[in-house]
Amino acid sequence: MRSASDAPTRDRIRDAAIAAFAERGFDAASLRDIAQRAGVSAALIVHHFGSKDGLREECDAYVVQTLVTDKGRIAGGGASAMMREALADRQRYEPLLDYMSRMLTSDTAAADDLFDSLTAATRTLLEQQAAAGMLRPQSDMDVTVTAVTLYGLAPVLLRRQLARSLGEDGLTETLLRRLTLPLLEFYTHGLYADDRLLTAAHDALERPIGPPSGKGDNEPYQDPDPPLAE
Amino acid sequence: MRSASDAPTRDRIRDAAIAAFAERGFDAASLRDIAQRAGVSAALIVHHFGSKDGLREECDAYVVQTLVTDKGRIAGGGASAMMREALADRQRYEPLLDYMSRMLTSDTAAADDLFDSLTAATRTLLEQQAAAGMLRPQSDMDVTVTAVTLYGLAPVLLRRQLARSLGEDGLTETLLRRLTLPLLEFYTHGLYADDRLLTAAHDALERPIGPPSGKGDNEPYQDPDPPLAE
DNA sequence: CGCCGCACTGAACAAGTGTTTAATGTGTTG
DNA sequence: CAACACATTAAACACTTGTTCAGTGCGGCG
Repeated sequence: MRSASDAPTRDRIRDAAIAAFAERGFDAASLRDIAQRAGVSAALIVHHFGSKDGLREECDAYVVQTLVTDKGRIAGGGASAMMREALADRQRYEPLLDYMSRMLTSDTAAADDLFDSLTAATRTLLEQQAAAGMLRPQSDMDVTVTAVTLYGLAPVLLRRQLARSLGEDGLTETLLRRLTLPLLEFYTHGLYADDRLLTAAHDALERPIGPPSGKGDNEPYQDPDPPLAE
Repeated sequence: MRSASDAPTRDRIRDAAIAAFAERGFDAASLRDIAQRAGVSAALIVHHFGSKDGLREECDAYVVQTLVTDKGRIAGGGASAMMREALADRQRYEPLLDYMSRMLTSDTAAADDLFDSLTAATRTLLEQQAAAGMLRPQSDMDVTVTAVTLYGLAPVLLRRQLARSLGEDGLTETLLRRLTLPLLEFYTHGLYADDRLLTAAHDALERPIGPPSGKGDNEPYQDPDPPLAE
């Protein structure tokens, strides 16, 4: 009796909820808001999903499955392949990516599951490449796997800033094309021309504690990401 | 009008708000909640800041200034130096980092400002290093700068997953020490042992459009982050 | 037919929200 | 002292929230 595409009501509600949560966040998206998008009453949502939290759980599960399991979409491709897929069908995947971003920065069990799946996919990929002799030897493979996963996710989480910063409008194909070579270069040769920073850090880590003797502060002790300044 | 003597209370409210927003998110943190943390009434917050949005704006501005401007903290160090600083005084900076994460994934003008400042700091750092002959030639410096900024931010935004994935409890010093060498190695030599993927992508980008002729899908066209599978 | 089950609804509810109002204290100033 | 300014508050207000309730209508089945 429901008009338009006879898509089962439950699914319509779920999709509307995913869109609303992705767009405005879980707290800001109200049941009445979602209900209106789905063309139903708020009460019906509760009737079907028990509560707003129940709805959220179902959305979480659906997004995780769609992104990770379904059709083995990223089974062999890591976060990168996911993005490529997503780009191919932007209309359909955009809400999912937005939802995923919100998810990964929340602390729910579903978020942990999703991240673990992504990590596992990345690990599989890297292990294949290692077996093919494509990878340089890694001193701590777990760290490498996690880092590659993080780096693959960063452009999705920060897509707004990424696009704005490079003068594009969202994760357009043009933008991704522009990223390809520089990033792949980075993954292939690194950023630095020599071992200076690396050996400095290596030495600094040998010495147990205490600021180094030498000049300014060439490499106190630890050092997160883009290595360090002066 | 507003004398400097009423600063303490205002500051206490602001700090409580930052903590609450960081912990629970802007929507979920109520004025009464913040008021209780600061030991005042909800009405006083409105009296001082006009509205909840006014309070938010002031928090945004304060966080941006503290992280970016104040004491030229990251002026020469990029996102990395910021993290190092933050680690040195975790108690004090943790709420700021949490707040920053929330900010960067929201779309407010303050978030854009913050990201631009971080990008500018990264650019300065990289240009210094380039001048010192430490950097490999970059085909698109803007992309490199943005990417390095993104990669420096990723461990902060996803610190929960990063820590959990490596069996640590938050961004501890142990964890950062463990990250140092692998990441610096990555920044120095890259991940891959040869140019295979790079040249493949390079060739693929030459060809204007259309799926490649050959076998499966060795390198259709673009390719986001960790290069790709099979 | 009558009855059940169920998708579905509008209205009501209690709790919580940001904000307003009126009032109280307290310090400074003329 | 009185007069004012202002930080501060409890209480009330208007509104939104998630959820409950009491139904309505419709399809299948005896």
